[in-house]
Amino acid sequence: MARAYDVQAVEQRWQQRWLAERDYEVDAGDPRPPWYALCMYPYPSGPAHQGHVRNYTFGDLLVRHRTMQGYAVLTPFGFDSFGLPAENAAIRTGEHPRSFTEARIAELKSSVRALGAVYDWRREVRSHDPSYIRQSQAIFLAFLRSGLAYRAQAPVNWCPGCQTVLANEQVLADGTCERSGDVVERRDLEQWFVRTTAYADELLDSLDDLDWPERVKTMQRNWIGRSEGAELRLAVAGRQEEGLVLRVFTTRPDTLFGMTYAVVAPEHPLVDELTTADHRDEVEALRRAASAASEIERTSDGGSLGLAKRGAFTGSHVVNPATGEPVPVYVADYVLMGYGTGAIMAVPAEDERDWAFAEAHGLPVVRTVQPPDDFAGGAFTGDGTKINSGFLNGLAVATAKERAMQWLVDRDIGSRRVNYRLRDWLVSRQRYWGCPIPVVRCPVDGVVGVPEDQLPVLAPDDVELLATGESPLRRHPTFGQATCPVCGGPAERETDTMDTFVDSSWYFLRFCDPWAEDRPFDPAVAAHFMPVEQYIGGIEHAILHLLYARFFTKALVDVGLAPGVPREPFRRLFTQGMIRMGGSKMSKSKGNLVAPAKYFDTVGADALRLFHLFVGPPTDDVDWTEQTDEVIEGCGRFLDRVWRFSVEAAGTVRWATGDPAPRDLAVARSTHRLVAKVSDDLERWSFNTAVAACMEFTNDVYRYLRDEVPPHRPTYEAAADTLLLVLAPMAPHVTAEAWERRRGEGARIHRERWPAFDPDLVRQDRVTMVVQVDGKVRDRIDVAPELTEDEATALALASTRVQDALGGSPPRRVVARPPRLVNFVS
RNA sequence: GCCCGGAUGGCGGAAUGGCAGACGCGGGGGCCUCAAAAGCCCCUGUCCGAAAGGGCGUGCGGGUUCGAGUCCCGCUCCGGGCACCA
Repeated sequence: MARAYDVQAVEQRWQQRWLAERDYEVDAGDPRPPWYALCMYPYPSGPAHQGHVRNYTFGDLLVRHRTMQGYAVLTPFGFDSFGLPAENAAIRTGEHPRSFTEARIAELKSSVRALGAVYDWRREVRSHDPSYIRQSQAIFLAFLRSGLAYRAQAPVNWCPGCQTVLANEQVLADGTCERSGDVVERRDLEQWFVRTTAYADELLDSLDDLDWPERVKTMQRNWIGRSEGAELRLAVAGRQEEGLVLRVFTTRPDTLFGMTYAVVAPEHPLVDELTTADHRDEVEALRRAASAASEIERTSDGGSLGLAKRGAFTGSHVVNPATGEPVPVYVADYVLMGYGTGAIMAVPAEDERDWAFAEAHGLPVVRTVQPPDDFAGGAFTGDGTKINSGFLNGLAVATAKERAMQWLVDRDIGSRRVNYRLRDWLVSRQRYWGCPIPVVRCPVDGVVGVPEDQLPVLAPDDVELLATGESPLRRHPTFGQATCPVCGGPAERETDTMDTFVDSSWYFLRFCDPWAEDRPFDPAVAAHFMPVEQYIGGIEHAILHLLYARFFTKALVDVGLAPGVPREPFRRLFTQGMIRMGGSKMSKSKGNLVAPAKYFDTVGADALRLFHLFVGPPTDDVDWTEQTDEVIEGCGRFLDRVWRFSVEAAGTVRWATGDPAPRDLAVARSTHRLVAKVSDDLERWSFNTAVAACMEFTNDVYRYLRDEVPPHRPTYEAAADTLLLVLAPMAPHVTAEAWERRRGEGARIHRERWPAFDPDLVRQDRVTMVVQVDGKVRDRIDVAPELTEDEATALALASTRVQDALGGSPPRRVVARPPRLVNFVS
């Protein structure tokens, strides 16, 4: 495709200038108001893919637009450079993860530059840099001191493929690993945790004030899963004198009269205590089956209700405190140890899971809520009148809940309790390419943090990375040997590393002050730039990254590392759509990548950027089809027209002499309307319509310039300048070049102020008024915008088409909405 | 199963309750050219009609309104999230 200008030469020249001229380096002392724009920290997987291009196109548009509006825009870039792929590559090829990662960083960086996106590169942060590792470790130690980080034995998710434990958040709903896809196993191991649950309420409540997509907030709320209810203590029948009680959690204390049995999880500590000799074999068999079972069998499979629920009777009974009757206690794997107390009161009539279990095991059902007449049967979980429930009879569910709760509290059987689905975050990983956890274990002093002056703890380079995935640091001959900082005796060094989500949980704070050496960042500087005004990234981070980052920010303030920093890091969040091809997500693993480099080398970065802006609303997914290349070329064609109009036209046109004519004034009005429209669209993230407005304007002024009637030169110049200015954030290279050609050597369009518009000129001087009869358009009349209702009606009635449609009789009703429309009802 | 989105020409999409289909892609025609490419200009929802003009039309069925792609009720299909969390 022959182009109007030398695309590659122009784009490369400006990319070099932007690097050299450093316009986007800002500091806390900048007199302009700060504005923090941030795209999500990428994992460096090689050259940018279309998802990156889309992300950074939006980000760069924002950076350039806000800068032109007079803000000191903080626009940092960095790399989430720890992670498994580098380790896996090392196993395959023998290349060290560091050199592998740094090569991928260089590739990504170069394609980000080829896109023409501008950053303050002085602030580049990389997770695997010793300076960053040091501060991640300092933060871990601060958490350790304040009790936010702790070590505990727990049933954990073990991925046999990755040979490491995973956070709950990294296990998919079907029980497989989000990375490798292997079926995750459950193992009892001692691991490091971070106390995210301590912030459960704040993480939930402060979502309300965030300007985030509602669905992301909903996903986080569901993930935190706060539920209010009662914890009650059930006496074990015949064991009252020992004081043996079973603690259960319920959100439905009103259904107590319907409890016909109880269930404990297979891992429940009281199972042995409760199991009588004649039931031991059965219970043991069930426990073995449950512990061998993977999450996939245990949760997801059985999750579909109606599947057989495995369980075994313990031989013990607990007393239903409402009826005084003993009910059997079962062990069943549909009750999870990790939630509530690991034991439940089972009410089959009002709980579907309990119903399924009761049916399978022939247990009785007592309804305590009257189902509606047309109810099909099974568990009824809706609202209704309480029955078979003694003092609760006749009440509605909500009232009965409260009454039952009070009854339990008064008798000291139960207490109010809030439970969360959210668990503490398991942060330790048995991997090499991650941030080492900076502690040692001393036989005398126990677990001791490495003193700050000995940080960073760096993993050795000479490690063997084996296909079995066995922890390379644990196998290392010397890394594990340490000296106890307290007693000076020999100690054992921790060989686990941190989940890479730790790195991405505070990088946005480090960006504010990446030069700090004795602390993660200067809190005053962070307080100046934070919060991130606009955060841009993929919807896939709706839960994990965003929840962890929110937690970290709050925790950093509370442990004293970030005084004055806002507790919520991201004021506005934008989640872009995915790039899809043939119905599935475009990704490296699917092998359906369409590399951006191909476009950089042909139509150019500006055309590709414009395509991403133009193709549809930024939230929507993009379908990459056979037609896509043609659309991208269309964007290139449009830029050619902009070029010809703004750079080449002036030399070939014969100008009018004298004052501007009405058609010149009309173009001047369009110019002001363009500014108004694009300004508004950019604020509303309606980029596709902003591009469309520029195209429409270009078409109009092109015709104006080529008309036989000579155009008015100042009108043309203003139109050309304005078009370039509003396009400057969207297509930075071609507009920069055209501007310099128009204004002379050294002129920089991106240093100009964003254009203003005159509201008087934006208003149309003539508008088309639609005249309808019974809602059907019968005529269109050109009117002045300020005409009155009466004038509008009179004009409309004068129309012969309208009179024909009315058939001679006067309208029964007139709806006049000047200057848009008049509607006659016949 | 529950909770969110979404459905508009051949395609991507546009439209504060007031001209449905802006803009672009694709398609058609014309100009330029020896010719082609590029460029420039015009047309392009659908049906009837030679035309003027008219009928129909925003997933389906109802409703509110002078007027509904837009608001309300009930569905269908597609996409996403959650899913034994008591």
